[in-house]
Amino acid sequence: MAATATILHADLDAFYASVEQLLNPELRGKPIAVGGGVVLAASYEAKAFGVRGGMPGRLARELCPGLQFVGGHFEEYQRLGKQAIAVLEDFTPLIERISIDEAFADVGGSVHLFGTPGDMAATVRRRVRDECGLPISVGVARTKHLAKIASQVAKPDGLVVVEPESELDFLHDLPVELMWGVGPVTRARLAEIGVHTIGQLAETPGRSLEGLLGRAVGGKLGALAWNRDPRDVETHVRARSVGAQSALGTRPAADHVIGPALRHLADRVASRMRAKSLAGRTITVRVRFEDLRSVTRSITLPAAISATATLAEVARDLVAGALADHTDEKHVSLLAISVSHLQRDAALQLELPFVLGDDDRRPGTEQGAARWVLDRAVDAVREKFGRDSVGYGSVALGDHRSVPDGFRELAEKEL
DNA sequence: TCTGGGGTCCTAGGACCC
DNA sequence: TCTGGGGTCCTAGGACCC
Repeated sequence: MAATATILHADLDAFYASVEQLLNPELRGKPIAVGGGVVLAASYEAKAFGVRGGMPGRLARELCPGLQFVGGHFEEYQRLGKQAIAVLEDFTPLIERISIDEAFADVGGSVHLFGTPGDMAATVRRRVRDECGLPISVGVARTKHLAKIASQVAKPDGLVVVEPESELDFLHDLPVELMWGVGPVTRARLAEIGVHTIGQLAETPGRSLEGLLGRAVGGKLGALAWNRDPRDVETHVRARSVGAQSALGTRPAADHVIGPALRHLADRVASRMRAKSLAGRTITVRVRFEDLRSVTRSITLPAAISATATLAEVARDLVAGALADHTDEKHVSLLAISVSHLQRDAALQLELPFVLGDDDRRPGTEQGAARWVLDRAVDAVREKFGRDSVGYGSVALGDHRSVPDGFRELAEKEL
């Protein structure tokens, strides 16, 4: 473990909202929110009124009467996010990008070239401001976790360097919810035993933490609070699952609703898997009922699949099973499909001679081959003419969606 | 505050194997 | 036949992150 603070965490401030203010000067200095039905991002002016990401639009308007909603320039988010990360890449190849607007960088090997990590962080901030027109906060510390806390403390538009010898002082009075992994539930549990700050957490015996929060969370929090947090910057992390979900408002739990919605979701998931040459063995569906309680059902198949029709069939069976267990529920409010146990390339199976013909969903069977050909044809047409040129339109989901398609596409893009 | 869409990781019980 | 221990996989649920 490095003895000096060489990990940077760089985090663009109120990213989508900042981009909108960059593109349209009239929005600068004003409370704005990207989104509509739901707030995807809020400017700092809006945050001052309590507006937060994920909040229903109606509530946001109540909190902030002057709030202006703006549509999203999703291609610009993609472009500017990439450009900002590219600035970091000028200092080190050791970059771990964790979302469209934040990344870790380990600059330990670049000190002889560019000066101290603090110097580099200051340069990154200035260059992102000059070259992208965007505010970015940077935290610098000995570990990823500390660097991330430092960047949160630095916000908005700031820089915080935590030298190893001042780590304990830095953490002592910070609220526990700044720690990675402490959400509303854990925060409330800690509050019950009188723990509100990281300093108080550090004074709590590890055994009581594990008793309260479970082994993993308790152990992790203890390790961080006592400053043993070794994780390295990982430059490539591969996906473990591919999924899609859709909120439906309140619809009857009937075939004419479930069928088309699942086919649409299966299409989204399967086509993305094929685009990445992936197939998966475990299919999971989630059904959320009217009262927002949700259940999941999953099955692990003997072989990985990536055909749209096959995924839709498996999902339909799973949802039917879930509904059969909850016959009292007459309405659904959300459906989701996710595929995990991913492996590389179902196409490989097609090219082999097939002797495993006992399951008609397998690629080797006549039906499996037909599906493979159809899927590839649809993929190819979309490649040329766009996603909506063929296939299951979003019509299947009705008019209840509060998130623009552009955001979904952004969310599913490779970073 | 009752709410989107994309994910990750952990837990716990049961099945099954050696 | 009334009984150990460890490991792995599967399933369902939950907390959390951006």
